[in-house]
Order: sequence, then structure tokens, then C-alpha cells
Amino acid sequence: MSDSREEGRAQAAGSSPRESRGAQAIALEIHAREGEARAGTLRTRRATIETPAFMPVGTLGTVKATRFEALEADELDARIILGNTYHLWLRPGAETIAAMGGLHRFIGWERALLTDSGGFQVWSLGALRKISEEGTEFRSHVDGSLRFLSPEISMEVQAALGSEIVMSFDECARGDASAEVARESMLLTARWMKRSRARFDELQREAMDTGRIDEREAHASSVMTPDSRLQTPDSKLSGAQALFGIVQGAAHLDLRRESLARTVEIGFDGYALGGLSVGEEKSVMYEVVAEIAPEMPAHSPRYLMGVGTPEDLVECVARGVDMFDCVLPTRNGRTGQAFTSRGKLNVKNAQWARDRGPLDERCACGVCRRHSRAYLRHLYQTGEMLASILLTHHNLFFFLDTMRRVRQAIRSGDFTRFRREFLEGVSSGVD
RNA sequence: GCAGGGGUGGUCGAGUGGUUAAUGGCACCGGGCUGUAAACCCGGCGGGUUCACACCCUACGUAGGUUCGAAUCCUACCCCCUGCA
Repeated sequence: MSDSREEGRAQAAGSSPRESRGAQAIALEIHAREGEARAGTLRTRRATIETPAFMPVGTLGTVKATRFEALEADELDARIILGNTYHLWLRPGAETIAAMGGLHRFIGWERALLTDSGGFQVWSLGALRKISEEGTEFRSHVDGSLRFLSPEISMEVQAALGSEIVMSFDECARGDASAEVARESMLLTARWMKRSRARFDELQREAMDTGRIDEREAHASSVMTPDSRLQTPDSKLSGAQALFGIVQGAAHLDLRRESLARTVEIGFDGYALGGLSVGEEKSVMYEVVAEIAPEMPAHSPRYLMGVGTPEDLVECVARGVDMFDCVLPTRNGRTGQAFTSRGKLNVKNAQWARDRGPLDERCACGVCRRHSRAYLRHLYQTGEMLASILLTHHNLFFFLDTMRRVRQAIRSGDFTRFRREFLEGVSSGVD
């Protein structure tokens, strides 16, 4: 099995992704469809990812309150997690991570990584930044120093991180942005994407990507951590990083279509919908996804950035999305909210003080098998860090397990029913 | 026993004659979190009536007193702390 991996590497060695036609960085195979929903397998140089997939967020090189063992174990079995360019660039710095052999080696994670470009921070850091054609000037939230991030720098940092999937550097307009503002922002994103693409390709040619798997490591890792899910059996992959483009345009469908056309014209390994779930009405997000996702290239992964609630995931799978990431399971776990098959449960509430039941009667996770609501509430109330750990675990399980069930339902042609029952469940309320 | 200090709302602790139902912290109660400036943020928090505006009642150890007005001043008593015997 490691033979095929070495073969893939041999093919990739010394050739740029552009030169080697057919040798893609990632490959998506669709196995089943139901309506716009699709189930498939996305192969990357490190892990094979069943889609639709949820990707836990690990901004600073850690999925907060979670050990990597737990992410890998069958219960969660996360195949890919996120890292963030802006945050890792500030601390510990791209040079440090490159010196450590890239983000995988630095954090001890052998599966796939997707790195966000820092584009979202252009938006979320609001008052701390100034945008120009060249890039974005940030006031570091860590020490107040002035920092400059551009498409080129973002690509350089992401090469140093060595992620499997690199995101273009974009600008995210407010969800309620006017057509004028959204158009200007979308065009800036288009220009930044072109620059991202150019610099990314240079960096791949210059072998600046730290995430390449060398033969020694491939051998060592297959011996030390036998994990069939890391293998890419039919290895025709180039071994390079993949680059995703991002469709912007706020709530304006004409701008979204124009953005999609411009993005496809540049050409990427995958396509993302950005700038959603940033304050606009939920119906707007669903409409944009419903209109745009099906028009995105059918043979490439479609990634809805930053979304969402469990309902959002199911609803957007139904509209044609393959990949999601969101901080909700981890952040809300740390802030006392559990996601359950009957909707959200506020662990803080006094009504659970003597409740012997699990967070979710229908949940098979280790936390629900072992601990009561009363205990989890006690941990939260007393500020014990185990509260964060257990709630995060449960929430990640709920998200990842929901996606497993979504995939299963699509494959068995049962997604429509699954969707209806799931939505009924989460809106029924916890008691 | 003598001298000094002190007793404030669930709790710690401000306030030392007049918007004081009483600053603030904690606790408690509730809400929020969607490409993570987040183990965070916001709100409530004496009791009662009211949808609400509002109104009424009870509160600063206990009991009296001074004053138009007291948690704040005076007297007595109770209790706690420190020092000296």
C-alpha cells in the first residue's frame, strides 16, 4: 500500500502542477447524488476525505480543547482540519513553522490540513486594518505592531505551513453590503485571486511547500502509524498543494455569478463560497447557496466557508455543497452549549442540575455514554477545563456524525427523508 | 476587665447626614456565539402588584434618640477581631 504512495510521489517529483497534466493535487470522485446533494471521495496527498465533509477549525494549530488522538480515533475520525494563516503568521511565525518542517510536523498531525488565507481576518478584525489594492495593513491584535498581508505573502506563509489545501487571499464584504460596495470588493478579490494563483504556482515550482511527503517519512509513518485512511490507493496525485478560489459578491446573485465566472476563469483545484453567514439573513445565505453552488464546477469540491449550524450543513448539502468548516462546535462547546438531535442545549441552565440523562439520548459519543447533564453542568459551573473538553468532543461528534449520516443517506438514496427528519428533530427542542 | 477596630443586600466589600434599593468583585439566573482578537461577551440580580409606565412594602447587628431627612450623628445593649492584663 505504501508502494502506490511512493509511485505518486515519484510522479510529482520535480514537476510543476501545471506541466504535469492529469497529475492533480487533489481528486474528487462523486459516488452518488440525490437532487443537488452529492456524496464522494476527495483524495489529497495526506488523507482521503469522504464528502460531504465537516472540517473542525484549528486556527492556531490546535482544535481547541481536543487532542489529536481524539480527532483521529474512529469516534470522530476527522480527516482534515483548518489552520489560519493570519494567526500562525503572527505566532509563532512562518519561519518558525518552516524551521519545524511545516505545520503537520509542528503540531503532530499527519492527516490533511486546509489553511485559511487570512482573508477572513481582513473582515473580522474590522477597525484594526486598512485595505488597499496592494493588500491589507493590520494592527496586530497580539502586540499592536503594524503588519502587512497581501496575496503573495499569504501564499508564502501557506507554503511554509505546507497545508494540503491553500485558500486564495480574498476580501469578504459585509453580508448586507450594497451592490456598489460588494462589487468593488468582489473585483478586488478577483484581482487578489489572480495574484494568489500566480504566486502559488511560483512557490510550487520553487518547492517552497513544506508539506511534501518525502520517502523516508512516508515509510516511517506507514510503519509507525498504520492508518489506511491516510493512504491514497490510486495515487495519481501530483503531491503539490491544492489552491482554492473564493466566490464573493455578498447577497447579490449577479455579482456572485460574475465572481464565479472570474474565479473559474483563473482556474482552481476547488471552489469556495465566502462571505456568507456574516450577518445576512439566513434565507439570503440559503438562496445564494442554492443559486450558486449548483453552477460551480461539478468535478471540483465546493466549499462553503465558515458554515454553520447543523441545520445549515444539511440544508447546504442539499444545495450542492461538499465541504464545510465552522467554529460553532468548538467555540460553543467552550461556552456551554451542546448541539443535540433535538436542537441546542444550554448546559448552564439550572434545570439540568440533577438531570441524570446524557446531553443527547440519541448520541453515541463517549461523553454521552458516560456522563450526565448534571455532571457536565457542574464542570461548566465550576470552571473546570474538562467541561470544555467534553462539550467540544460531543459537539464535534455531533457535527462529524451528522455528516457521516448525510453521506450514508445520499449513498442509499435516502437523503430527502433524512433531511426532513433531521430538521424536525433539531427544531423539536430539548427537554 | 481595659484600650482600639469592626458588624452593609447570597457573599466579599465601598459608602460615613440628602436622586441610596444602596458603587464594585464574586456567586447565582438568563441569553448570545457561523472561513476563532472568544475557557468569551451581553443582560438580570431584596420582595410584591403590573403587559408596561408606575406604585407599594422591607432593608445597612438590636433597641431607642437627634434631625425636615440617618447605613451615615448620639445612647444603651449584643456579637466579632487585635493589643494589654
